[in-house]
Amino acid sequence: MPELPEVETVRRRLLTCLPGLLVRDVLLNDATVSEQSEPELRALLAGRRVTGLRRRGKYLIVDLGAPQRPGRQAEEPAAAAASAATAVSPAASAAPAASPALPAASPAAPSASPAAASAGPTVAVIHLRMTGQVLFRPGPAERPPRFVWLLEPRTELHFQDVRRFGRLWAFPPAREAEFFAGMGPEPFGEDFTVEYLRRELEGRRAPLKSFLMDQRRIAGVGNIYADEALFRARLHPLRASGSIGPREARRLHAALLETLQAGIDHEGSSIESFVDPAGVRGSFQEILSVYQRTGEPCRVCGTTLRRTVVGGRGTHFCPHCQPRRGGMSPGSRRLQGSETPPRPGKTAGGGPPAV
DNA sequence: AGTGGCTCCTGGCGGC
DNA sequence: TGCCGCCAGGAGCCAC
Repeated sequence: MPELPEVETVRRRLLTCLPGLLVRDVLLNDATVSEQSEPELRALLAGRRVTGLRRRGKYLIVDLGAPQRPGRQAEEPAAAAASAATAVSPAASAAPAASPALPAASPAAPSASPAAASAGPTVAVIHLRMTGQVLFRPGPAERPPRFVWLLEPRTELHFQDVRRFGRLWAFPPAREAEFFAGMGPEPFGEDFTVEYLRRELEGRRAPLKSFLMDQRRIAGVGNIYADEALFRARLHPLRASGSIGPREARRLHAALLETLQAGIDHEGSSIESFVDPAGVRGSFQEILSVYQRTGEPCRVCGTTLRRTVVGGRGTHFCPHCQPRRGGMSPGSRRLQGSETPPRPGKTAGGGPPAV
């Protein structure tokens, strides 16, 4: 599951190959990948050079320059599309019709008009969600990519995404602030201080785990790194956010940064399907302390790790290292003492049961 | 306002 | 062996 470290890994890998390349054309094989149509995306992306790669939370941002030789755009991409549709994926044209219940895509999805946007630079924003993979110069694939960027010099960027939750947007830079409005600070940014964390925690009844995963509070933290950070901070995931004291907040702040940095250093966690744009797996999953280790012994104290559900998400913790003192969130009362026992063989339930 | 629960989507797994 | 149904999860949306 791509979270901040995985998206950062993708960004760093793409930095070595994507900037300077020209996007010749954009092909949508799956209309549901974007709320914008293929022609609309083409108008915003094709004929432009990649000028930069950034990340905001779990979003990957590709900066594109103003269109080059605008006069030629109309004919060239169409020809490229025709050749690529067969070369890339025979099933490309069999894209499903747009779902009637097209999921709304973004916090504040700006609908860019192609005509208005085609003159200046643009940004493309990609969210990998659960299983999205950005692959540079990919080999043959089992399934057609959900979208393809044809690049010059001749190569391709593919977006593979088994569960089809990933999304693509394109708009002028002026709309970026609106798009990301409401998203919390970057963990490695200046705004994410211990003071900020304390202020945000204060008075909240939601469980700590839910707080950490709320993108409005902190950008980029998902299920894996929330569980790992809470273990590192020795805080129970069901503690009420508002019950966290100053020292605990400092510990949580440090643990978050350390955990995310460790994820980046290990080039992400490849638990389900994460690979970087070169198809390389990360290694953070090899040093996980609690995530998906239900029933295994804690690496610190040997206690059998447990699993519960917080905010509908599988949550893994050590009952000894992460004690419950300090006040629980209201909804957690009924869960006390009822964490699910280890479930052998279950995908996300963790490993084999402890004897 | 804040919070929990449902929804999307698919592969993998358990159970019959 | 083969089929059915459940489960995982990021984030938008809705109800309470």
